[in-house]
Amino acid sequence: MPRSSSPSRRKQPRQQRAQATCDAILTAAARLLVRDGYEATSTNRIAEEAGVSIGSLYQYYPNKEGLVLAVLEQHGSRWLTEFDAGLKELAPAPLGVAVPSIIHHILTLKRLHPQLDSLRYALLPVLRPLGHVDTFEQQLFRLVRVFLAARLDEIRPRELDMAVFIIVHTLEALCHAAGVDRPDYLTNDAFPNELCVLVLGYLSLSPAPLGHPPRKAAATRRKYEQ
Amino acid sequence: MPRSSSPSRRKQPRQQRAQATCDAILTAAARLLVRDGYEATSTNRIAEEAGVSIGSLYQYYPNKEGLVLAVLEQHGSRWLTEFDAGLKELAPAPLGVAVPSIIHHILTLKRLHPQLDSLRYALLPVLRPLGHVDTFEQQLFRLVRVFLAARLDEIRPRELDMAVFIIVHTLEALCHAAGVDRPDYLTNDAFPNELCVLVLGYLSLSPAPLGHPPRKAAATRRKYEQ
Amino acid sequence: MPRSSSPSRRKQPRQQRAQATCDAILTAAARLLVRDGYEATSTNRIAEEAGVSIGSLYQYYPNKEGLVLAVLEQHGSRWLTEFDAGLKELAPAPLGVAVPSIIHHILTLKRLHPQLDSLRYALLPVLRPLGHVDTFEQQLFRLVRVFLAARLDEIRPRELDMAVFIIVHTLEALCHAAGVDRPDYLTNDAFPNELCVLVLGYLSLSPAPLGHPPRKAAATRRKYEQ
Amino acid sequence: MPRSSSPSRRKQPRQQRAQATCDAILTAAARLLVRDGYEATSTNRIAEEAGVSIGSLYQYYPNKEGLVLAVLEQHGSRWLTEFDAGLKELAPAPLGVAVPSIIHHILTLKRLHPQLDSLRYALLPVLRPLGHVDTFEQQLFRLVRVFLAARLDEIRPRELDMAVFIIVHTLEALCHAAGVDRPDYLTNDAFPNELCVLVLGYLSLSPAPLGHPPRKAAATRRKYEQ
DNA sequence: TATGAATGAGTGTTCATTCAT
DNA sequence: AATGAATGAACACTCATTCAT
Repeated sequence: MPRSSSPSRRKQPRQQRAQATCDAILTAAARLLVRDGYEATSTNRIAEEAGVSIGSLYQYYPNKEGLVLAVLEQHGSRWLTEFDAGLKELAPAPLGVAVPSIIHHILTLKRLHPQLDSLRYALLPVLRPLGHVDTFEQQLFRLVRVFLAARLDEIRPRELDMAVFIIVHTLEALCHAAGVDRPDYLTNDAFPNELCVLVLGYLSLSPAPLGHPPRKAAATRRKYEQ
Repeated sequence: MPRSSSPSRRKQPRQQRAQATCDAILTAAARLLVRDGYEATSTNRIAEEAGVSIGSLYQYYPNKEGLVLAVLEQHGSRWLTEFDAGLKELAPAPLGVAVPSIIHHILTLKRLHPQLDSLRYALLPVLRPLGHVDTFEQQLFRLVRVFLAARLDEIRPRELDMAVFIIVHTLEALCHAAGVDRPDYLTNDAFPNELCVLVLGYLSLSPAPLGHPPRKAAATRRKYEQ
Repeated sequence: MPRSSSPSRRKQPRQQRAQATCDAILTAAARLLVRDGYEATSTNRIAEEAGVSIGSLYQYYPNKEGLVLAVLEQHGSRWLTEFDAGLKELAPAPLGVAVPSIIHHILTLKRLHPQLDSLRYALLPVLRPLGHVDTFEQQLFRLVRVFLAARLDEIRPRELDMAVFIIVHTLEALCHAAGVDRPDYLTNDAFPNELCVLVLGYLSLSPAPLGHPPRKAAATRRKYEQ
Repeated sequence: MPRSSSPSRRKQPRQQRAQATCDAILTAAARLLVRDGYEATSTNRIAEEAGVSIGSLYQYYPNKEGLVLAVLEQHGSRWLTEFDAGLKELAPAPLGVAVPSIIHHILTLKRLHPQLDSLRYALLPVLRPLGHVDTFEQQLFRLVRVFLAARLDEIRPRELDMAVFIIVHTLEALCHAAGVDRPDYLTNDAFPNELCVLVLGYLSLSPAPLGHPPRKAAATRRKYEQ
């Protein structure tokens, strides 16, 4: 069971055919990982599912871990791109507008790829100790930190790092748990509203913005857009 | 790799010697699981570490998964016992007193067995799909639900199940993440205070009790004991 | 012959059945190594040939290299035992008696296990760099050194280590080469006689053709240019 | 792992560029073989090191073995050329002059390319059984035979082939062993002198160390038991 | 009750080689 | 002439589990 300490790529495909092979492997790996989990997914099975030989798989990915990291990285970076885009749109919005919007956005993203998303959430911590630098979490922290830093006068917490830690982990865990245990929470109105109360209640200065607990994100938005 | 769908026990030890064997296996399994993780821990290695033969191990536990579940159940039920005891003491306390106390209690428990605790948090979800009914989470939910149900007049959320879901997952995730990524958070004052703000801000009736963000749990307690 | 604390063993067999398994594996390995060579011999094939499962093989030998070393060690230590016995018998004999006898003995041993012997000669140097201490060669050197040291007044060389080096490597190489390329040399009279001339000519005191052993090639040249 | 039985060349390069490719492959192969050994050196790695594609490698060499043979042949034929030149210079010299000179020459060659030299010595026997005719050894035997045949009146052995066999294998083995285990022997004076004693003692006419060269070990024994 | 020898399907991975471009 | 994507048989090795003793 040899294992090199190299990253998730071994060789860059130079021909178009090779790129197609790479993609097929990545897609097959994602499908099997979601279906069977990390340990039950074998590289031989992935190659078979992708319709390529096992040798081709190892031509582009250094080992199983590297391949799985590539899957997670691809998904993670796409997620971050979309999340960042959402944040950028909300750059000028006040906290009470931005937070509900962000939560709505996160839940939408969750509904788009619930399984890959959960896979990343569950797998990255397991793969991390094996030498990987968790770029995804670092980037997410940075984005949220920038968001909060721009609203220092609107928020209560003074220790930004801790606030970021709390908000990110809370939202990630709740979205993940909802996706796994309560899919209905992802498609009703109450859950996002509760998340807004949770996050805004934590961030807001007093008097808290909870005077009239909003029933819907829409309501909240209206309220702060006046 | 046959796998029976049976629970975590195969046979009840009837002699004292047998009980000692069972315990030795459980202890060894816990140690190795914490040190090496689930997949890297083999049943043969556990038997060796416990000083018993592999045959004895399979006399008391139906398979690897069952053995690991037994480890997690033992730890989980001990945790629940202590947590429940804490809750019972706080039965008459108002929310603003009880929550800081509970959070303090949870963090204390976390500091006592950080590794086994994290193991349970990370492993139960992985083992669950394999046929296990997550008794731990069910019991925890029930305890917290009872706690909240006794304070319906003090809290805002009307959907108790969702509130339990949010609070339990939030606190579990944050304590776990702190233990793994920020051990310093487990031993400073700021972190529990922030958790109190988070939970109380979420649960409290408006106008929120956050007018003067408390610097310490002590401060919070005083405030609510008026 | 003392056993080296072996990197070639994983577990000691405790039951008789296990010892039989170990022996079967060793025997099968020797047979296949002789027939196919190191690289062409696979552990799976060895297990099959031994009539045991591959798992049993790895229960007693840590890896392919360890297994092969066990084969070579077994053969090497048997060889050394017999060689040592021969030396001991000749302890009181003068050089001119002992050397022919030893050479005769060595060639007899070679004829008994020509293939295993050649295998050891060819394989140990390849396996050595992988961390193995070449006990066989060390022991052989020591035995021969003791033999020569007891005859200091009968031999010319003053640097014993170099003399041992030369004699051991010469005889090993010639016996090996004869076994491989000229099996007829192992069974005629001329070859052992020539070996005697070679060794005695090298060891003996004058009257040698080199009455005044030259310190330099230049000296030699002068002598013969007269 | 198909393997053709063809020799070490597949196709003659016709363009200058092709010749450069061939040379680059040969050079890279030699470097990697010396560094990593035969089995650890892969053809893909050789092509990469040579800066050519794997396809080009197989355009000029039929398989891995053929390529390695080409490396060894190149080195072997260069060695033979230099050795032959040395022999020619010594054509008129008497044995006592020629032998020390030759030994000096051999050790000098050894010091020039110790690794490639050892590689050839260790590898040719392994590759030979796979169908290769060992031209190197045949040529070396012929050269030494011619050398001895010109000095029949100066030497004792009557069976020239056996004498050649003994001398060639002895010197090869001792030089190789010195290069591997005792590099200091290659650069001091004592070692070559001892080699001279060994070889001249073996070849020289009487007064031999064995006044009456024994026809049998038994004869020898009788002589010394008087 | 306890032992530990035995199993073998299955894993991740390599590498000599081919062939379409 | 040169490329490099693709192949897949084969390898060393693991480990959950069984069962004769």
